[in-house]
Amino acid sequence: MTASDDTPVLLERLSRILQNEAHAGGLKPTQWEALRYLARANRFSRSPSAVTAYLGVTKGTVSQTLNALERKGLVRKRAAPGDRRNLTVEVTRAGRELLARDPVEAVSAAAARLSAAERRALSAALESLLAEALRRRGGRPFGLCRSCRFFQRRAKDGAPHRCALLEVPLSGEDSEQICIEQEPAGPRGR
Amino acid sequence: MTASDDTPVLLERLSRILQNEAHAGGLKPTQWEALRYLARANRFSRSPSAVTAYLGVTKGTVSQTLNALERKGLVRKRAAPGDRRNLTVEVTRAGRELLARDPVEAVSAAAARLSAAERRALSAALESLLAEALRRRGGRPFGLCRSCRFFQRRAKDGAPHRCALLEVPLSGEDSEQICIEQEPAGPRGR
DNA sequence: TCCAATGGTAGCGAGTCGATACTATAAGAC
DNA sequence: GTCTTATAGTATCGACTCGCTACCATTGGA
Repeated sequence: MTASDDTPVLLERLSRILQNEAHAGGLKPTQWEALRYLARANRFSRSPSAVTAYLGVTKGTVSQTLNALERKGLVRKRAAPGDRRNLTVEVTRAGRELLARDPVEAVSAAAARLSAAERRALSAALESLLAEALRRRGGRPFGLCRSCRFFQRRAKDGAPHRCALLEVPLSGEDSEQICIEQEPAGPRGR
Repeated sequence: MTASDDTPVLLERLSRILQNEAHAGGLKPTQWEALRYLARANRFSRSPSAVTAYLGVTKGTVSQTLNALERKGLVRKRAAPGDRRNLTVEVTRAGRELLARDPVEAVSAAAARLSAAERRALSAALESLLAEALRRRGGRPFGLCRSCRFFQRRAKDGAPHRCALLEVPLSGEDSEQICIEQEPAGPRGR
């Protein structure tokens, strides 16, 4: 009888455990998430404001969080080319080393022990819940560059791909990262 | 290539959204969770220490959280019968009314829009991840009373059921609530 | 009777996070 | 070209979380 809608409760408990787990390694949960994001974001998406949009918190919090990460030597802020209001945040070597010991890996490991079918079902369902939640609060999806409707695959010359929105060439590495401008391609658009 | 293990990332983002959502209604995320738990816990499981075990935080945090909820008139602490160190925390009428406007309901609604098969798959997978996470950190499952190995269903006289661990009679209502002592029954016992 | 275990509180310090106010740069209006 | 408005980011405040340590009261054995 209650079996049909215990999803929120499970999700909530799992969230809390993830949250508690994330107090390890000297970083706070939000700091971990910002660091993780920065390591996976492409060069157009490494600004403080992108982190703000991704985490869904205020600019003030992000500013403090990035300051804390910088004090610990895990990231470095630099002026971005072009608009002088923009900053680019780079994850340092120390930051990447810390990420290799990410406490969330424990959940990854648990997820890896599910069967392939279970994992697919879980991913799909989570994705749908997430999309719904994002839509409700007007957030951006922050998907991978290569799955974007502006992504143009090219086989010739040095820069293999291209972004039709920003009109810049994209490396193979770029295309595997998270982009703040991403808009899903394909039939299930919107 | 990355498609197989994006579960942790999805989970993490969904967690964060839940977390942010939970700042609504004048309560903080932890306060919501404590209130939700207390409303669903049976009479053996409404103590500060049970909340501590459920949330996986320290006694100090729970003490403050319950004080905050009490100041807002949402719960009431009372001495428990028996051991005079124990307290029982009751959710007040105002607390129950607030729970009816729980922001997590939004996720429930989204979950309800999944197909039955998707929902079942999601539940099962989450349950398995949760069980794994709990096992790893030595936590209790906090399952429903009626699914406990100590639960004895009885059809006769006034008190229909019975707890073989605490050796007390159980009402139908008791058996539908969360119990701190619960140990899963059935073949997947371990 | 002593002592360890248990249930709970109190206070500290680092951090989160919404809110507000602020600075600097950019870009369009006229 | 100046004005205005928007955008990127910082700084500060206050309420709260949460790990930690210290502490008090009660309980239940040795």
